[in-house]
Amino acid sequence: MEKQVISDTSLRCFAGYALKRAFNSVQADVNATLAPLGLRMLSFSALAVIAENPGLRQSQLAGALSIERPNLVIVLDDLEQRGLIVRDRVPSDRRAYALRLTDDGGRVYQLAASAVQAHDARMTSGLSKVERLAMIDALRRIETANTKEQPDG
Amino acid sequence: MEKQVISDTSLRCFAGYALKRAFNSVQADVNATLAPLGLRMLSFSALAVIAENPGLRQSQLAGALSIERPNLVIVLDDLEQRGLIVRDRVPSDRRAYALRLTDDGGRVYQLAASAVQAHDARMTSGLSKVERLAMIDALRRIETANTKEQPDG
DNA sequence: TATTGTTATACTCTATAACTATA
DNA sequence: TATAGTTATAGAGTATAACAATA
Repeated sequence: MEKQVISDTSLRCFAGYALKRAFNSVQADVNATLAPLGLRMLSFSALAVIAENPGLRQSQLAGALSIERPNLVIVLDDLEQRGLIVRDRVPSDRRAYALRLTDDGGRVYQLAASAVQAHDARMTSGLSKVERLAMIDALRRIETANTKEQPDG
Repeated sequence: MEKQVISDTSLRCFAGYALKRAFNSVQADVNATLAPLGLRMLSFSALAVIAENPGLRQSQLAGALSIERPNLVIVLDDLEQRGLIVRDRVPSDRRAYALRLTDDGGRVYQLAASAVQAHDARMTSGLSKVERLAMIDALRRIETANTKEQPDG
């Protein structure tokens, strides 16, 4: 019956801890939102960048998403097998693929983008517009500060 | 030579995407900070909550950290084997363990807390105090809004 | 030599089901 | 029956090394 309250004051003052908890809670929910379309957060992000930059290469996409090239391969394999994207050979460089959405891929992306936008609005419904934008800006600055911390290893 | 710039404007407006990128960049760096002490972000968090709530049980710790009980076991096994924590039997309930830090555990935790605090300050060095606190508060509200979204499944 | 995409592999985090020993 | 801790297992994300084809 001892319903002792557990405190975590010392952790709560760390931005990194707040970041982890918020991300964990959001990640599962975004994936649940995208599941009906057969997408995950990562595959949706890939579709978005391809939609915005048709003809880009896999290594460029990996760079834009800040993931390693090998991790992108299975994501693109899946999207390609389902007919959502196409890997076109690049005539000028036969090692590379130019990525673009198919018509189906474009439609699925539009549906997914709407779903994600609605989810994002719901997720940040406790914040004002200003607070929401300030948070996104702060997150970007944290990301930048962190990645440029190790300039040359 | 085509150093084409890849845009991700459509993704950048999603708070969830900013969250993911910031967390990914931070997670690796926190773990690198804690590596010399043989800790990860999760084991450090466990130490912090045990330090703050000596005698708490594993299920209470799991609840405080928002992780499932099974995932905590190996973390505590490791901390116990290294002599940083103790699992005391609870006389009133012989199923449960009361967790506490050893003297060594207390020392390692203090070192780790200093390192994490320094890292956190560096990570948020691009933010003013007000911005930093506002961001942490916003993250907590997002976490809360998201977890209470599914009240009973 | 360097780069593109690929394969293989490993590690971490998270989640669920089922077990044991207690209650 | 219900709970505390455990075991086993699975899925997803991320990372590195090494390879073939091409530059």
